[in-house]
Amino acid sequence: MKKQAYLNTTATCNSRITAIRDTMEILSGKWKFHIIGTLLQSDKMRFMDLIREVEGIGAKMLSKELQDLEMNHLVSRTVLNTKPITVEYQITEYGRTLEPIINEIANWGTEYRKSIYGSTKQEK
Amino acid sequence: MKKQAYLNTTATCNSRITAIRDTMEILSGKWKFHIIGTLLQSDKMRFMDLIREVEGIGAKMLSKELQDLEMNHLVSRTVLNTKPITVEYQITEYGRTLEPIINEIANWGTEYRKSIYGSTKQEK
DNA sequence: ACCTGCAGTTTCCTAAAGGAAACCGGTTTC
DNA sequence: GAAACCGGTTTCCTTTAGGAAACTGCAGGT
Repeated sequence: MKKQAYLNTTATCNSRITAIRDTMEILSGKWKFHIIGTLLQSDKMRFMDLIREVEGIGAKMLSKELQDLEMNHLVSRTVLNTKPITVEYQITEYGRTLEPIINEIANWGTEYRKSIYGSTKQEK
Repeated sequence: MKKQAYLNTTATCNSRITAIRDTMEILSGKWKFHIIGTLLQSDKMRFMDLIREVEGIGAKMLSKELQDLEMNHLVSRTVLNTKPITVEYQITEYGRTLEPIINEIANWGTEYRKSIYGSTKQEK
């Protein structure tokens, strides 16, 4: 008789899994957290500012990631009609709701470092 | 004169960014959150159980992801010397410290769904 | 004997992510 | 007038992630 074990099939479990997948899809890729983290503390930055602040990112990636974030209403893009044209990126109110997640992640990472380099350092 | 703008160069900023990167490297990939989420609610599962519960994952991926998680001390692997050999995977105490992150992510995802399908549904 | 389950590993392949460099049209500064 | 800044896009290429299927070796059931 074939086994079919089901544990993750309650409605609550399933919607939880879906919720996690949704969030991670929106925040996927190498740069999203980094970009959002930067915008969270700066409020209003231009494209070239971001290139400089988000260390290592290239124009293509930044452009693409910002478009993704804009589509999901996490970041707003405003074109100012100044002389050589400037564009301002800013985290939206909705984007700010990501702050708790980012804080938890940053905290955990900090503790992780401590547990590796601090203490007895017996584990890899 | 070349621009060099530095904003993210304070010690606090930098360690925050590093912390985020650390965490996300450990939890990278399509399956880690899903596996951890499942183990968080089940405590002690065998390989084939996980294959069944983590919908869609293949043996190769599961095996690889579990190794990663074990290396980072988030999951423990215990071989029982039973007849055809059974292996138990279990989240470690340390792995449990990820619970707040996962909860935040799950909550955010849930709210996100609501904001799309609920309300006026005027935005894509 | 044969099938099934356990816990994986190995091989082969495709798709997606990401990076480097060139290019665009325009403007201001040296 | 040469170089730099602005905000990107386009092209080309490499690397990585991920999946499907086959295989391993052993034990218990029928």
